[in-house]
This record gives sequence, structure tokens and C-alpha cells, in this order.
Amino acid sequence: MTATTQLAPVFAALGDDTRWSILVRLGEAPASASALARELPISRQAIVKHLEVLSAAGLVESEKVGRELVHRALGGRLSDVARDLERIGRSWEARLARIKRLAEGAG
Amino acid sequence: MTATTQLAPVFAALGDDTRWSILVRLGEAPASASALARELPISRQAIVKHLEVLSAAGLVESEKVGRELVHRALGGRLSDVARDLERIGRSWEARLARIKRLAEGAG
DNA sequence: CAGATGTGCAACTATAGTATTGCACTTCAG
DNA sequence: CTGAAGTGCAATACTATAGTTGCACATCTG
Repeated sequence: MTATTQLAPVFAALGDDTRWSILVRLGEAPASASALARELPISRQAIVKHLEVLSAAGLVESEKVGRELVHRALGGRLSDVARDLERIGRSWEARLARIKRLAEGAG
Repeated sequence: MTATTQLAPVFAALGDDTRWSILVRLGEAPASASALARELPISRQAIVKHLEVLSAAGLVESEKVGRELVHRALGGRLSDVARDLERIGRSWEARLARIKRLAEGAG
């Protein structure tokens, strides 16, 4: 499960409120760090750092347009993570059900 | 989207490697904090704190059995989160596609 | 009862993460 | 060229989090 073993960094990226705000905003439309800084109550540099984290997690992609660096949210990556989670969640439920069956059979 | 607005805390809970280890371990079979402390290279108290975070995020449920407090991973909660993510990811992709169509049509 | 095991609370340390500010460099417009 | 807007790097301050240890209390077993 190479994908599974590297899930924690993605969750760490998603686990900050400010970062989540940025990501949701980028999901509506791509934007530069300076543009985001005008809309959100934090400095441009703080936003840049958040974007680096999101980028490292594969949740954001950047493209240089003139002097601007435009960032966009990658919904596909989010969907991939979602599928991993779904699968893991199911396996836990299945194991729990099996344990319960054994307990009922033995008790 | 009441569920969506509260996603960040869940990811914050999932975003720590140690906490993820604990959760995966509980997914295999329920266990007490002391039992987990024997298997993992951290103290019982550290595990207890992690369990509190996981519990607050709705990812773990606890039940007292004798003098033990047994914890189990809630796969259903994980699946719920997965479905939210999947939906959000799709909407981002859709919006991006719409923006691209507009750009092509105008340019 | 005595001992082993399990839990809960509290104080404390250390490290990682968030956010700020300041400055230098680049690039587009007048 | 000049100014405005965008970016990048670096130093710093602050806060949150992870982890530890020590002790008191509860509970099962012999």
C-alpha cells in the first residue's frame, strides 16, 4: 500500500483551518498568493508557506503566468485520498464485524 | 454542509504519524491504552492524549470492560469523511473544467 | 489483605508549526 | 526611467502539540 503509507502528510496538510480556507478558495478559482492575501486576514508570506505544504501534499499545482504564480486546487488528488480512506474504513468495519461474530459464537 | 465545515479537525487528528499508527492498530482489533503502550514506542500517557484527539474527531469509540477501557476505530466515520472529500474533489474538478472552457471560448 | 495491572490528573520540557516583518529582485504599465 | 505589483529569502516571535515523568486512585487476582 504505497499510497496508504503516505497518507499522513496529506492529512497534516488538510488539518489546518487556514490552509483549508485557502484550498477551498482555490477550488472556486485559481489565484496568486498576493490575491489570496487580499481576501484572507493573514500575510502573503503565511499564505505562501501554506501553499508549499499543500503543494508538497499534491493538493495544489502552480503555474507561472507573466509575473504572477497562479495556484489551483487539484480535486483529483482529493478524490484519490477519499478512495483510500473509504477502502480503509470499510476494512475496519469488516474486521470489527468478524470479531463480533467470533465473540458471539464463543460466548 | 455542516459536515463539510467541520472537516479540518478530523484531518488534524489524522495528520500525525503516531496517531495514524494507533488508529490503524485499532482498526485491526480493539485495545486498551496500556496494551497499545506495550506495542508502540511511546508512553501510555502519550497514547491516551492521542486517543482523546481521535475520539473528539469521532474516529474512535471507547467502552469500559472491567477495569480496562477498550478503544476501537470507527470505520464508518472514516467512510463518511471519504464521501465528503470525494464530493468536494469532484466539484473542484468541475469548476476548473468550466473555467477552462470559458478561457478557450474567449481566447 | 497484598500485589499487579489499569486508569486519570498534573506539571514540565522540547519541538514543530503558524504568522509576522523587512529587504532585495523581477516584471508590467505609463 | 519611474512607480506599482508580484515574488523570494531570511530572521524572528508566538503558540500549539507531542511526549515525558510522577503520583494518586480503582480494580481484578491470589
